[in-house]
Amino acid sequence: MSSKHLYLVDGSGYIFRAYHRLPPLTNRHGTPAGAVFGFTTMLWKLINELHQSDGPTHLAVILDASSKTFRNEMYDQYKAHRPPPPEDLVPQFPLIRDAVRAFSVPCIEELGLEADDIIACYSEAALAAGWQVTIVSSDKDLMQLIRPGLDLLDTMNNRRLGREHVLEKFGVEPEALGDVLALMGDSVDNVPGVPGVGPKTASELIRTYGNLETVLASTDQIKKPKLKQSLIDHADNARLSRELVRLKCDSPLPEPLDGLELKGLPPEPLRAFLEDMGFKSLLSKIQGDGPATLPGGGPTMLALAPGAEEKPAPVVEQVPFNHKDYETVVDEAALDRWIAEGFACGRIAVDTETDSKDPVRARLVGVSLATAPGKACYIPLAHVGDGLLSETPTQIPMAVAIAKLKPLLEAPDILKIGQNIKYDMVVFERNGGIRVAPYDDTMLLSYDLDAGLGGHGMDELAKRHLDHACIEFKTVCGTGKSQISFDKVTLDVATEYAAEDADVTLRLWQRLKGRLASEAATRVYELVDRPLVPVLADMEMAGIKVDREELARLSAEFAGEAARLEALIHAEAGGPFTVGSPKQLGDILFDKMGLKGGRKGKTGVYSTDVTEMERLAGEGVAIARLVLDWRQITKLKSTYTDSLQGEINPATGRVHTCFSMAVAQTGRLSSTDPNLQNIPIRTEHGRRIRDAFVAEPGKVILSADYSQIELRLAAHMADVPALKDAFARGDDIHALTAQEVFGEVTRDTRARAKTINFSILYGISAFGLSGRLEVSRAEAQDMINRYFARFPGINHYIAATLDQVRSTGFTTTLFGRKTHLPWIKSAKQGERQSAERQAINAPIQGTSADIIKRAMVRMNPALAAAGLGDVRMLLQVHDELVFELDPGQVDAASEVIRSVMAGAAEPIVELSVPLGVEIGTGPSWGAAH
DNA sequence: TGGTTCACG
DNA sequence: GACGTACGTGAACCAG
Repeated sequence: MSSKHLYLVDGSGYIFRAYHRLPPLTNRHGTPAGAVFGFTTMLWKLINELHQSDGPTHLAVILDASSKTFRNEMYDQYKAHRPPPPEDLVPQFPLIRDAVRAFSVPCIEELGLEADDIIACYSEAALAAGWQVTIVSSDKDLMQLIRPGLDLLDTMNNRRLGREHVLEKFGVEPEALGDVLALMGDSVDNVPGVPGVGPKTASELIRTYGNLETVLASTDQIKKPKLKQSLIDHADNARLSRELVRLKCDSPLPEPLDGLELKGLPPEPLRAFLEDMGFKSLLSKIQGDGPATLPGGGPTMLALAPGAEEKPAPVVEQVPFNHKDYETVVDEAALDRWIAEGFACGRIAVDTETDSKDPVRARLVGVSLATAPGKACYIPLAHVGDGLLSETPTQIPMAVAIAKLKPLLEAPDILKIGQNIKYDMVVFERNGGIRVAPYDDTMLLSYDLDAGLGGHGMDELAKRHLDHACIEFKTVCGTGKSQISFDKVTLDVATEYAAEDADVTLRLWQRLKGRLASEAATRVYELVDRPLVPVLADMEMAGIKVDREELARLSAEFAGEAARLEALIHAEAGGPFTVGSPKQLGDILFDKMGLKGGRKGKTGVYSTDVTEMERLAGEGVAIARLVLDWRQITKLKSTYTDSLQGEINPATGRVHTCFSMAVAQTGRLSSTDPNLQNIPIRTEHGRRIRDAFVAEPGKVILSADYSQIELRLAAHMADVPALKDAFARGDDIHALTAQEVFGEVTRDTRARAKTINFSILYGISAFGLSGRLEVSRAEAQDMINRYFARFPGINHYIAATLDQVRSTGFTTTLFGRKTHLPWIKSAKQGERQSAERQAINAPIQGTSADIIKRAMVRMNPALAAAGLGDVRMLLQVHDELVFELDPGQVDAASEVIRSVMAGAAEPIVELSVPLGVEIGTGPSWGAAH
């Protein structure tokens, strides 16, 4: 007798039952997780029963891959009236897939088949092989499969359902159940059945006449006139229903039976998942060394055989890239086919092609879609001929395509997958009013999994994960002066390039998504980075108004000032030269004028940077001060007052930056085209540029910034009582440091203390500090020693952080964001030390980034809830958020903004220091500070 | 294209 | 005893 026992979990059915049975639990992130919890508990319990009599030796979770199946071809009304899943259940579906992966259990879904059919196929195969089968479900359709060797397990009521159960409930043998179900119909699935026939009648009819066909053939014997007529009138419906409830058991198995073997339970992915979800009660079961149990469960299989912790390689289809297989979609029927395919698959990769890298200017040129590896298309929409050789090709009209794509891109049950999907969101919103949702972003998946291990652009990811070299943009559009916009690319070339992007995106998603849970990145992805995408898209589209005339006035003024300074510099130098050339300046200063100074760097040029020039200026060298002033003025002019005028979008009259989400190694955003995160403020000249960032007429600018957030986080993370108490009291933290390190608080010691505090955040060295404070190394070392003595905890934080990065290769923020630092093991001292300093800084800078991102994600809903829906968030500058609003909204908005920002860490992280938020308002950004 | 400098947090 | 020396960005400019 075979001892093999296959358990098939009806995942979809279970999810719904768990959802309705359990109270609306939320996990530690405030995300609904009741169904996930029920599911996780059930799966755990099942796995625990491995090696018990009647316990599973093989296990798989079966899910519905799509809402459309072969039954829809039989009957287009099948499941047509089924309401969409409840709103708080939808986000739990992906988490349940994560749970299955965390258990290292196969998760099987197949296009065009319902979970029930897949279960039937596996049951058939397993029984044929002499195995026992248990289906974890209490679905009546699945009860058709009951026979010797196969039963159902109803985990909700903890009972096994066999032949007796079917007899009791339906009055017939399981083999006849399909006929009963066909007569009954099913209002939920919209199986028609025969009107007026319920379970009782159906059962009696089958018992009396044997099967459906004999019932339909024997209507003349039926006494009740209404029933008789109904059976006659709806015989066809009954036959259709019979086919609809029949389970398809002859499809090939997506995974061979042996692939479902249940091995132990690798604890790490599971631990990561449970921690991530905050399932403390379950987590406590796997902590400690003793055999863990669940209430009512047996011992877990956490004690693994040696080597068993090796994670099996994820099963990902390896389909070769064949660009000729991509389809160019130029007629509506083909588009309809692709859209239907997207609905059937449940998820689809999407990419847009446009005529500009700037999404706020870009016009949509085409859309590419991918539904499976190698299966992708390009839908050209605005391609034109080149005016010489080619003519404008026939394409689907833009409005028609948009109208057809919109339902797919906005369908709440269809996942849209993009690479840097923020770009596509902005393009779709502006070119068709489409709000893409729900979505995944492969760039962000990579960023949250692999920050520090390389870039996250598609070409690089394709190389790294798929060993595939993408067609480069420049080979399609050229480069430099001869570059053409994408709408001039011929359709065949455009299709190969664009469809490949969607294809690659889908394949990357398959590789990356499954790693989230097992590598503990779900939290930061789902609760921080992914939800931030539409928030940033809105900010980019909103832009900020700048006063062009004011910038022009400043440019003219700075030009005059620069010319004046340049003349003075040339006079001092004894002749004209290019002041902006560090090489020429160095030669003038240190060779021609004979000033003291040293060579620096490999290139052999003299250093003329700000510290060197300040040193000379301090020694009374007149030209040094003039050069510094000249540099500041020309910098401000070229980078800001000149360039910014050209960045004003003619259509909106505003400046629209682009926020990059996957550049900074620590989790911070960055800003480009133009960079609005480095607008001057520190000098008087610079501040005037910030004054040119103004509110629209009738509005005001509000700026809210975290006060000393990184130092507060350091106090919390390093657990420094003196610092935490000072922050709790609202003391001047630099004065406190001055008191502790120098014994007195003066203007000078406070300034030095401030420098020391920053040094700590950056990974201090005595040499570096000595340079900045202009004291000897010994004195600097002395200050550091006193700092560590007065603030115990800092030392320990540094040591513990370095320990962690050396053993795991990455640091983590309080929210679990990773920064990988592979150089930590470098043989070169310099590289290694650099990585060590990064390791000390990354958790602090990264936690700060996580917190403000969470504030941003929560901001618009909070404002809307307070009736402040038209307050617009415009910019983020690392610890500052900038808004534009009506003057009358300032007081109410300030309170909402303050409370969202101050509470942004909660409830995931409870900080032992308060987060201070300072708010200012005014007609301009400069005035709001 | 790489190096240098400097604007911001 | 020598080594190299503060974290994270982006943009403009010069020079090869």
